[in-house]
Amino acid sequence: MSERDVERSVSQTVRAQLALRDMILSGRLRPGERISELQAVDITGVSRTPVRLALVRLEDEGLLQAIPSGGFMVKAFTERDILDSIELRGTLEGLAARFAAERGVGARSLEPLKECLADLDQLVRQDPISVEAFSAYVTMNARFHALLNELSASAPLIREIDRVSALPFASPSAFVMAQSALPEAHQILLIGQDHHRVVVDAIENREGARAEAVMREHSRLAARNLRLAIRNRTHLDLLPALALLKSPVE
Amino acid sequence: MSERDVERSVSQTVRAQLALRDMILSGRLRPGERISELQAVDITGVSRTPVRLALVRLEDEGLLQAIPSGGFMVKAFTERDILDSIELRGTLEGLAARFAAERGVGARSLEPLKECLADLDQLVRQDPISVEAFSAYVTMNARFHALLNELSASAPLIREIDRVSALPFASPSAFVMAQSALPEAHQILLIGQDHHRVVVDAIENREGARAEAVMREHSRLAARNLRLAIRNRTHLDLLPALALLKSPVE
DNA sequence: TGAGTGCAGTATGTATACAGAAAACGCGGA
DNA sequence: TCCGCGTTTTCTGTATACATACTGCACTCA
Repeated sequence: MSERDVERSVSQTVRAQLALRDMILSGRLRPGERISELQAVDITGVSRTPVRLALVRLEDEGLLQAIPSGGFMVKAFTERDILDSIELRGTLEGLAARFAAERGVGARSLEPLKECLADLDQLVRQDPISVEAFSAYVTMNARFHALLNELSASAPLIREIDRVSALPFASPSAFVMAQSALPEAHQILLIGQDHHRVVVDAIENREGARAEAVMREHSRLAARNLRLAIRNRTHLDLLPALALLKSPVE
Repeated sequence: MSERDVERSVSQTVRAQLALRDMILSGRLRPGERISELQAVDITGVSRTPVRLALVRLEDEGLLQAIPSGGFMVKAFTERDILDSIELRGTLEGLAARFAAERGVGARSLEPLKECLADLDQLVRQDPISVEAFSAYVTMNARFHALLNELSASAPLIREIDRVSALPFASPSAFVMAQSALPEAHQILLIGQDHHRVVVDAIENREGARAEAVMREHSRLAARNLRLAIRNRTHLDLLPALALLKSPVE
């Protein structure tokens, strides 16, 4: 589908949602700033009805906050909020891994996960790793996590994981690109990939506690990446999510 | 505020949301049933704009499901979904308790929780427990859980806990009333109250792992209640949430 | 007889007009 | 100069009209 087709086929609501999200994540709308419907109409070019729907959607996506007297403002996050959200995701993914392990998954449903694991191995093996490989890693990593979550076979859980991961700084791949600029980059990637390997092994052997613990620790890698990237102040431009911080680090 | 004042002051959107939620939870709208906007307009008496907003809100509350081609249907849950949601809540509350324990809370902020604990003790001490006491327990229990979650001092976490607990069958007090009809009622209440005591103790002593484990187990009490109530088929009318089950037990 | 097509009815998506409430602004007085 | 109050403007909440997409049914043709 060409871009023009997309523009034609996608609903005005979705279009407004995308445009507004982009404005927020790029920092053109500052945290704490009130965003009026009329202003949103100007930005997006669609009428108030779909704009309003988009605002509601962005609210429960977590990017906006409702003002008691009506209207919305851009939500402001602290560094602690971000770290907590990562821990939260890790906890949920840990639960998913434990469910998968305890309930047992057939060899067939484990197959796609193992293929994904092998693909990731291919990418990680390079030294040094190209930027393209990093980019491919991000895609494949997201796929791995999605497959893993599905193995829990728990719709309510998957729903919550998706919700938490929708926050731009809490997704499994949020800081991989930023990490690419770090000297420890390759090392961190190798460790992360080992986590992947271990969790698959644990699920296969029905070791629920192990699977859970590893996925929790896995998420803490993202937390470490974030802290490293902020401290080193290297390539902060690779961390668009930081535009949401109450007091910007830059 | 009198009921008429509420009707006057509350927005049409909220009114529609309440009316529709009531229809769903009472089973007058069946799981899987499509619910058109026009139908919702008839039910609620407000116009399409607020009705549509209410439908969107109910969707991310988890009671409705979006149909790909447009519109919404009442979501259907399996017994497994319900049990998973309870485990999910337990996991999140466990994380909250661990945060509280690890980060440390001052004696002053622990005070309201301890008062709440004492109040619950008063209620539980009765034997046999009156229906009024059960009802009071539900209220006080909800307060205890809310206070506990706040001790985590983590806005993202509290947000998710509130969201999960909004599901009518996943809240901490969902099955307490049903439990009141069980012969094991008093016993179960005493055990639950002991969990409460232990988690406060663990937080006070900064025992994060213990606090987390206890809150997880605490949620499993709700799961046991649910299973008992369903098996015994006693007072299923006290379990309005069962109207959401794909294949009703009754 | 079965499958496909066209039409009617109905649903949702969108734009816009209007009313009421909140906020911003300026003016006057202490 | 600062505070309070009234006015004006702007914003949100709501209703409704219109356009478009979808669904279901009947009819036709192979």
